Amino acid sequence: MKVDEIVEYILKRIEKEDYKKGEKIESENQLCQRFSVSRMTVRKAIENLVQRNYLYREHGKGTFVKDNANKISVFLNEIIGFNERAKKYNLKAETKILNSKIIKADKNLSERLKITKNSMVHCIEKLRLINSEPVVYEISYISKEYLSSNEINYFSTAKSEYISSKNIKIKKMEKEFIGIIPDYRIRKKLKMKDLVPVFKQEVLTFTGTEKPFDFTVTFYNQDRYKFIEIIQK
Amino acid sequence: MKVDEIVEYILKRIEKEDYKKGEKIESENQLCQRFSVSRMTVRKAIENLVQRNYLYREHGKGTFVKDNANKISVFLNEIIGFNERAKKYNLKAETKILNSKIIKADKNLSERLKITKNSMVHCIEKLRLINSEPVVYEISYISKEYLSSNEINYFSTAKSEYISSKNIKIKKMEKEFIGIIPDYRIRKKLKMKDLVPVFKQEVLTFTGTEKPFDFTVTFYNQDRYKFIEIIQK
DNA sequence: CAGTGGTCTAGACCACCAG
DNA sequence: TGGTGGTCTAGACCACTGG
Repeated sequence: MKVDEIVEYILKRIEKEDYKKGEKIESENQLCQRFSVSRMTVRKAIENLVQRNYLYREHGKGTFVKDNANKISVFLNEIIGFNERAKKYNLKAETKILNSKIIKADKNLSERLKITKNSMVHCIEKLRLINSEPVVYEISYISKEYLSSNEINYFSTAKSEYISSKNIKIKKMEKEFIGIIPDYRIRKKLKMKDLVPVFKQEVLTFTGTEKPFDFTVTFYNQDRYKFIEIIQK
Repeated sequence: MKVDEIVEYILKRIEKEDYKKGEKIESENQLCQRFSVSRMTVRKAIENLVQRNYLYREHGKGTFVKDNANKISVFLNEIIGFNERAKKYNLKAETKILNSKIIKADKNLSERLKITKNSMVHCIEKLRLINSEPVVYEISYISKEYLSSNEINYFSTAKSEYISSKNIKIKKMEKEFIGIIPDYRIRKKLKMKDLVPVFKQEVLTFTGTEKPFDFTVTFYNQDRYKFIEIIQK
């Protein structure tokens, strides 16, 4: 296929550092001429490499080689130490509460939290930023029976602190991992332009009973960051 | 944008179960007529929804609604219990060694394993199948100093058993998660047709020393399976 | 065979960016 | 202003599927 030829050609030039990291590659029209193909064919090849994180485009400027070598590590299990670790890298970390409301559990949510349908659930939307760039978008659900309305602020801003202050013991966690191409809403929150995959995590936290304590869905923008979990045994 | 209109239209019809799960949607030409657009525009909309796992296409047949509701759970931390659990679901699980060879560590690998460049490393490629469908593709690297050539078979087929038989204690694991759109080679191993994201995991296992015991890269085909980790505290 | 999706063409007009 | 990428058109030919 012509598209694949062009993809391979660009990949080889990146590998040979013929196209250098961060630098501009040939324009679409130049590639059209080189391969004697139409622009749509070239664009499909570039689209492929954008999605695979080898290239990025800037309207009016050109297409550039992406540098994935220097992604900054974000440690998933150091929620408390997040700020300190950020300082080590000279980064500014902040968490923004986008929304905090009480909703009625729909079918899916009631099954997840093992509660009856339409029962009241806190829904907290957060954005975690590093150097003012949105990196993590998170939605937490916790049944109203576990959290009164005047505690919501404490819980939202310092979840792990809240848990230890209440002497709640986490017994089990169920994590589900998936790579997805996010829809427009999530792309907007994470300021993503292209149809590039993000890493999604769904976590159910159990404190002993059969009913989960909370359910959290997290989307990680992999553009400039990598997400690492350290397990000590 | 016209493409987005068509995307939204199809999504709404799926949501309303107007297009039912597993069933065929309108053909590309019908959609062209409905929206008075060219076929390339319709195809771009469908492409979007294929990548986001809402639709799949079959050449000569049509475009169908994907059912993601009944994905089968695969438990990541139950490597040993994998076969038993598979039985519970009436599934046949098997592991196939695709390749086992000794290579010289390149720059990246030597940095990962904290060994000198060009030192010898076992490289084991595995495919895990469920009901004869490839689901997990894995490449393990372990320095030759940790594993002699006559042990390689034992290690490859039953890693966790090998580790406990040798009385090796795992002290730490470093896991990196990422969602990617795989290249042709990996798509081929996992029998994937479309540019759909997979979930990728990189794991460094430490047995106490600074040097990692092994480095494993795993690709998970999310098409019909979901991948879950259970953490007991 | 007719209908489907898979690939590709040779244009067009637009918005954006730099000089 | 000229060059870049972003969107879209109205065709074309092909390979695959089912009846």
